[in-house]
Amino acid sequence: MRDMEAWDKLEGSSSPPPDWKVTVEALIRGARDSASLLSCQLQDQASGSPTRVLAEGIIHSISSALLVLDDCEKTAVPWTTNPLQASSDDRQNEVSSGKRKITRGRRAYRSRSLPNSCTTITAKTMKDAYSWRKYGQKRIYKATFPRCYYRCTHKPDRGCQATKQVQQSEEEPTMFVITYMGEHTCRSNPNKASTSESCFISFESRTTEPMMSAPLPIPKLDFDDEVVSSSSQPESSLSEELGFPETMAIEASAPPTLPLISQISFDFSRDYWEFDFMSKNEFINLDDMLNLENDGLS
DNA sequence: GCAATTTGACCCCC
DNA sequence: GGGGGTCAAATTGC
Repeated sequence: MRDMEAWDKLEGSSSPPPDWKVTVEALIRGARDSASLLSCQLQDQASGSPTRVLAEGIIHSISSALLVLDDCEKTAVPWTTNPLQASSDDRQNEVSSGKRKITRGRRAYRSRSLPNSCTTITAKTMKDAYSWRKYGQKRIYKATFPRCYYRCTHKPDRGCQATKQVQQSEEEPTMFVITYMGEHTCRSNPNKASTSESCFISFESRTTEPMMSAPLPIPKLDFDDEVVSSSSQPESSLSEELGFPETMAIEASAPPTLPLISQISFDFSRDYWEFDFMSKNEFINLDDMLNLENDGLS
């Protein structure tokens, strides 16, 4: 599945690709194997060392992400298209509303069953790989906080149907419930041609460990808000192809103290898994950090 | 001036 | 009929 044909199968497809299960299984297998390898490599590390704590956090996050993937695979219905979505604007009617004269087409509403959706919970409305435009805000019945509606900014020019809803959590007002719906069809950005094939899963986890309190030889990379575009990833990702959001939040049972945004990426051109994570606005590659620590030991 | 956001109305689904 | 998702004019910000 490392060649362009595989991606082309996925690209813009409104029907389930035949290798959907195979893709997920390969992704899960790769992540699991890599996590196992990482565990082996860290056996030499002293328990409680910053590197090991970080790595254990990542492994835990991977495990959680795999559970989410597994769960989504069971519940989500990716690539299903709402028949209503296909028949918009084929009739125009005009509605007079006070001062406003509103021209409306036949409405094409999304199914309430939320096909191809995935809900995440995050500590903040973190930026993801896409740019969104807010198009509405609504007070929800019996809800304390309003719900905000966003759509992909590329809807007008590329017809991207992806939307997301953001609502402050009732139980935990510091958390935001983000529901992603639809799939991005705006990936083929001519201005951001990808040079390598890769996919990734990224997610936010929380840890109680004061992981970055110790001075670590962490390489500082140029990094802006958009984690994805700052790397060599294309705008698309397998998580997105699979109908998942770019970021998946996993709430740990322990009280949160420090956010850790992790990213598992697979570079098809190198047949290689990478583990990156962000802390304190620094984007850190695990390989780089391990190499630096090993260099320091030798 | 343009783009993004706000906000009230519209309209579909349950 | 009501809740909630979307539209689009008005407003705001750069």
